[in-house]
Amino acid sequence: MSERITISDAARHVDESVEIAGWLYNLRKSGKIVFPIVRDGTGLMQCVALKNALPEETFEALKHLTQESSLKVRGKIRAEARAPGGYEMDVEGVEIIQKVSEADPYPITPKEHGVEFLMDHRHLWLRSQRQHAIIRVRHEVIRAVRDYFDNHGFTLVDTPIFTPAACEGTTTLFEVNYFDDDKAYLTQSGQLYNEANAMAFGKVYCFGPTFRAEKSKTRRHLTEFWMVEPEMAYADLDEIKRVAEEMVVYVVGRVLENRREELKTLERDTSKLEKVAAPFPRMSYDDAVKNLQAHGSEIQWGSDFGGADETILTEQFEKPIMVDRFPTAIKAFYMQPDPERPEVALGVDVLAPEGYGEIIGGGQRIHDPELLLKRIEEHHLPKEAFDWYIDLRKYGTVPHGGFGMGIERCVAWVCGLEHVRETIAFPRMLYRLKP
RNA sequence: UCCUCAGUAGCUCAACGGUAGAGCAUUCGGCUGUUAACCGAAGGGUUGUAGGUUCGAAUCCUACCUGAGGAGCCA
Repeated sequence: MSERITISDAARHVDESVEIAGWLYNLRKSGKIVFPIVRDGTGLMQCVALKNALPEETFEALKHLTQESSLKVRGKIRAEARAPGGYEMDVEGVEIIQKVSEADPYPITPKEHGVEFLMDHRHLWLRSQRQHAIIRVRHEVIRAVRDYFDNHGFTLVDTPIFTPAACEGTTTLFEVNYFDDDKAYLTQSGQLYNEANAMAFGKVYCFGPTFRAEKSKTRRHLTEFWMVEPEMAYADLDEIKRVAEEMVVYVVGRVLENRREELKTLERDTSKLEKVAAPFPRMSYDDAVKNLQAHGSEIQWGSDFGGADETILTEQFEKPIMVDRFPTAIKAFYMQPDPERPEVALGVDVLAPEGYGEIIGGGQRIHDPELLLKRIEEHHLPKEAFDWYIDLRKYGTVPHGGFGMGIERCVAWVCGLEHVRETIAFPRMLYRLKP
């Protein structure tokens, strides 16, 4: 019996008779020779089956096999320049697990398909090379993020998905029933809980799904997306910016190091990623507004950037840029005002280059109990819902802060994608909940 | 919620108001080195839905449905 190997390991089994188990990716035939291409999740293997080297029924079965049929192939591995992966298998035997019916063939052919069709078949689309590459880059991004924080003294403390109250405006939260007529909401950020965790552990991070019921229908929005959020006690804005910068550089470096093949499959221009090094350009909101106006934007001081504004700003640089000190009025209630200019807040956004926009938002949180209470009132928030949050400022309050990075936007940028919908296996979007 | 565009074969798309077509996929046949193989043949259609204009509608008009891109919205 032949040893079972994965296709990615083929190089170590040259001239051996082995078995691979997978699915038929494509089949080309030319009379008395057929070339089944098998995928097993780790790579593609071009097999070669000759009519006069195999039993009649084996050859005929292979010749008529349909796309995505499951099968095991036994054969000898050989280095072959003409084969897609550089190695080829001379078929000695085949076991067909399931032949896909000709009456209902695999719908995703090697030709072009539209967005709607592919999204309806997302559960099958994941089998194609491009999607495979994206998901593997995503995996590397997530691993790198975790490694970065794990290696820099952060403790992983995950925050709840169900939350009892709306922290900032109920319109963007998904409401769910929570026993006996109570309402709960799906979290849109772990930040408030992160602050409690930071007061307990010093430096913490959480990583999990977040939910936003915004009716946004753009290439940058999902209703369910994954976010990593570090939070640090005794950290000021400069420290928060330094950590964000260092983490982004590390993550991009790890993808370049370990996912070259995938980036090549995606036809990503890696020279653009090679330029992602510290220090990132830093710019105040004030200067950003002046810059935008000089480039023809209608933006006025006091309003947030539009999508076009982000593009104008980021196209001037080859690296991500950090914009800080936004007007306090357009930021969340907990954002620490600049002591020297209370009209601006000590927050920072990191904008990815090439028009990918905001991938990180964060800043310093209010640590003064009086100011926090004032802000809760000004924002007409229910004080009783924030009792525990206010407690954090009563028992040994310290300056602190952190940020959140959206994984899907980060992956879309690293992969150079048109839309974030491809960066997660089963995207949840406005008007799309299936499959 | 608003704006723009689009819905024709399983898929990607053609078809000036006048006989609905091609490539891929599927089936059959041919080919011993194919690279989204190639060559030949076959099957495959209530043109998103409902109305309207017209001798005649895939094509023009109205409404609705679905999708896409964008705006608004969005630590």
